[in-house]
Amino acid sequence: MEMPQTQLILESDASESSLTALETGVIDLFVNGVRVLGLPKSIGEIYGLLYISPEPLSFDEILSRLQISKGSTSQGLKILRSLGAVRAVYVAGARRDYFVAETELKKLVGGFIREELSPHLDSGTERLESIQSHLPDASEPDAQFFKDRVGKLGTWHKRTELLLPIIRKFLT
Amino acid sequence: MEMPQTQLILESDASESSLTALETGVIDLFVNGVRVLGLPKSIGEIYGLLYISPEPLSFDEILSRLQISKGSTSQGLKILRSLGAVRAVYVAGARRDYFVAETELKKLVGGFIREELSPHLDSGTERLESIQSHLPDASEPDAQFFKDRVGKLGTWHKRTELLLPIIRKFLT
DNA sequence: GGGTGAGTTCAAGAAATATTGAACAGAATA
DNA sequence: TATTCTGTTCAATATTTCTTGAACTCACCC
Repeated sequence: MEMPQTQLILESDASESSLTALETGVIDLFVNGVRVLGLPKSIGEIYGLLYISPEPLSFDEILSRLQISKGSTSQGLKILRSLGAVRAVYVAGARRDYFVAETELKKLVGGFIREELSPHLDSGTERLESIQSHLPDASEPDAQFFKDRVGKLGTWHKRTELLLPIIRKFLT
Repeated sequence: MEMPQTQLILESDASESSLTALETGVIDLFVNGVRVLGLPKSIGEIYGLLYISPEPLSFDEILSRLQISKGSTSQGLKILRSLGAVRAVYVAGARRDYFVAETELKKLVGGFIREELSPHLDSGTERLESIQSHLPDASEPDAQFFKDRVGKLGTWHKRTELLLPIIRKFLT
């Protein structure tokens, strides 16, 4: 709802974490981006940092540069991986995992549709069926109105299902 | 002196509000729908009720059938009107306002894009400009990498701007 | 086995959002 | 003008969602 123009301000005692202005700007952009998508801020921070990082980053580097907790880092990376937005890469002789951002828009959009939108559409299908079973008998007053409106819901639903592949294709 | 017959009006519990199964189902669908869009539940409830109502409903009818507060009702209707999803209709000789749902998908999508998405895209434009101003000098190591990634952000942004009209058109 | 490094889990606390209701404002009646 | 009817505003409260950090698991090394 609302749009709090959050400007990511660098902590003043940030002597420690020190993100560059470029990094801060990119992270800020993604933090605001994921907001629109309904994802938590930490997801945007992590993705933003990886996006603008020339090298793969380890779990600890992410955590300490962003100054977020282990829990958020772990949870955030998990979700980003499930979205296909972040990938673990092999680094020779390293024990830890290293992560890089996936930057193919098609893949990002595909992951978001698969993980976040499609499940909702599916639950919508069930709800719609339930609604249809509650349509009043044709003899009831307004029966036609109800039938029309419920029918329109079905049309919207189908249209939305058709729209998703189009979006994916367009963003290729 | 006669005491007025004080009828204890038992207000509250479902005996009073009683939504039909059909209404409940439709409201449920919209409540879950607006969730995906990042709008509050009450918005979904109000729109759902109006959507499946054969007659325009007054402020008080909405409030009492949904059992939500005056504040939520007022605020919800305000937002729905700003989105173009609800319209006040004239009812002869009535003092109150009466409301109906707008059911043209194109209009709904257009309103959402205009009110919720475009402002974010605009703020993205500003943020992008700020980022570009922080690109390191070409002599810096990784300068090309940064330039590429920031360039890609610009491409994504433009593509998204192009996508919105396509979505609107498709959902006509 | 015992110790250490790396990451996950999840209950509790913090932060962000939504809802409520009482005070208010304006318009239509009386 | 006073009164009632309608709806709005907004500070306080409730609810939801995110983040934290301590306890835990698992794998590796000594």
